[in-house]
Amino acid sequence: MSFVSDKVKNSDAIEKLTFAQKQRLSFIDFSLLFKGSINRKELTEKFEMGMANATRDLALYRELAPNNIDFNAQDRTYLQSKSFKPLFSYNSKQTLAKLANKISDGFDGVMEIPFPVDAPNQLNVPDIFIVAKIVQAILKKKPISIIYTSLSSGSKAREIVPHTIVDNGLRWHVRGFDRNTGEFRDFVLTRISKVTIKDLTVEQPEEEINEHQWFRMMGLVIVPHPNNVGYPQAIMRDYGMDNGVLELKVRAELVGYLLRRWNIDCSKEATLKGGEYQLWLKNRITLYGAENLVIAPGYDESELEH
Amino acid sequence: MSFVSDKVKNSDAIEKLTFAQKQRLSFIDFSLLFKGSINRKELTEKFEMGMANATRDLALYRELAPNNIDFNAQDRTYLQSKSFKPLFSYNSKQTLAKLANKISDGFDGVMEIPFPVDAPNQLNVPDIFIVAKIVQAILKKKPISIIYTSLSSGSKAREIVPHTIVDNGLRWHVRGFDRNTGEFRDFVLTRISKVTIKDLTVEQPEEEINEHQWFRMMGLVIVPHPNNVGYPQAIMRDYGMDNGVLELKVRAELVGYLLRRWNIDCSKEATLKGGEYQLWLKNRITLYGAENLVIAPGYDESELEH
DNA sequence: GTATAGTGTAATCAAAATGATTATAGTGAT
DNA sequence: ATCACTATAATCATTTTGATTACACTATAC
Repeated sequence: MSFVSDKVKNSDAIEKLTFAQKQRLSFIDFSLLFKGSINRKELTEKFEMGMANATRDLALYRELAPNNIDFNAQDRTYLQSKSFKPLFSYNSKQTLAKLANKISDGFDGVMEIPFPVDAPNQLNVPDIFIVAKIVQAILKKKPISIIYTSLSSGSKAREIVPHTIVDNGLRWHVRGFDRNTGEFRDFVLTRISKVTIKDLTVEQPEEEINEHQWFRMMGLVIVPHPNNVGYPQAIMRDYGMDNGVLELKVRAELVGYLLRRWNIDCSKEATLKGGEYQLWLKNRITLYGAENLVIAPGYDESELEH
Repeated sequence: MSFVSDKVKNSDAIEKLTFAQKQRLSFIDFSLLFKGSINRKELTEKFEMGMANATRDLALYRELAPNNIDFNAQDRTYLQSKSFKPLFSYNSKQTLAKLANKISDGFDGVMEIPFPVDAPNQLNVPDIFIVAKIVQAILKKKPISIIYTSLSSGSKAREIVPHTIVDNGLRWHVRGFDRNTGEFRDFVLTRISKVTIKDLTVEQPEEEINEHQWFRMMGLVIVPHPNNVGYPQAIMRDYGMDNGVLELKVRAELVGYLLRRWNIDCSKEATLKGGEYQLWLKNRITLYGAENLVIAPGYDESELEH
């Protein structure tokens, strides 16, 4: 992108600024990019600072990016100019997550930006204090004991050695070694109550994150569905495909969730019907040996040619 | 929660602090909550500040929350004490989004916290510069012209009056009035290229966000699936159900997406089979008249008793 | 046209936060 | 015991920020 050169050009000057100043300049940049405007009052309220300082910040921003701002005397707002190039760079995924969840920079709870972004309800929201304890246990490599309510056997105590928390798009779970069964398993976070971190360190090496499935990355080759899609070009755009093919490396453990979430037809001859199946897994042979594939749309292991 | 009282007790002292100081205290709090520890170096690196100031901040945090921290002289780290109560409050959804997307506070691009949280790939990521232009158009109530590649008819120019951006969990789209067809429609963001904001304001009132479907909220009554679930208690925990029932108000326009995303069986007698259907819509009569229901699992309009 | 309120710039000085330095102390490795 | 590292705490210099003032511009009400 062309703004990279601007960024490099000014990066020295930006680097020399205070963290707080960079943060405020970044907020100005972000507001110009997504709202198209900013005024002094928004700055003073957001950062709880005086007018004088906000004026200085705006002057500083204009000094660093003179062509980014037009001042509109009528509304007394600073507008994104036609030649605007962002002064900072933005990670797409993170930025979208911020917009979707109304996260503004700064610390929690301070002034959320009212963007016109909506989402159907999030239904399965785990308790962040449960999440916090499990994150800690993972970082410290400690086992935990939990009370777990499973779909099949009801509530009982279990002892597990967790290694990763996974947001599969539908629910959050923690993956870890289950000492009751001696296997690695997924535990849905909303079904966990009463987490206790054990002070003992993990002694058996087989309990640590060395599981085959976790480190095995599978290569998926995904193409627009050959039978359900009229204009494959639209699908190629959607998924950023090069030459009509999307190639992904995915953890073997997560492949099933990915295939289900994105409705990827895994049948041998792309035989699933319905507009929701816009993608087809071209190299289904790659799935051989993966667990967790009952949830993959159209996948039938017996059809696998070996 | 009990920490509310602590929060109230100290809120005066916290309020008086600088924004930057609050931010740093909040980072200490967040680190203690989710990592269980923090040390001075992490603070100095995160906020690009001197050691002296980091020491002062840690002292200040201990002053405000004396029972939250244990100092471990061996590792020279501050540890979450057993009596730890968060000094700040946390919004669950936002906090989880931060963890899942590795968003730390502060401005973009600065030091991401390495938490053990993973997610299967996000496949459908729109261009944030496209998003930015549309957000601006919405905020300014301006029409836009776009090049749109549809699944059925390929690429062509359209003129729309957008009113909301929606993340439906599977893809992002923008809802707005389509001047070509004279109806409100959804446009998938990844299929949009070349957004141009028209300088004219929207003149016809019927183009503005007054559509019936958008403001109509539907009341859904959702229960654990009566046939597919062994331990309904687990499902009740998952979705935070009171008395075994989850009641939601959802925009009529978004109901279809929600029902599909969460695999909610909409059949009359809960007849869909399969472990993925853990929920059943008890009051399917509510769906009468909603659009966009072809994607609702098991929904057959002809079965509706009027 | 003329006040008035609101918002902005710019300069000045005071107050507060921060950086740099120094002395001191505890821990772990060698 | 020595060394490297990290932390506290106090001091003073530097920088940032807040408050005040004078001034300019625009929209609104009269």
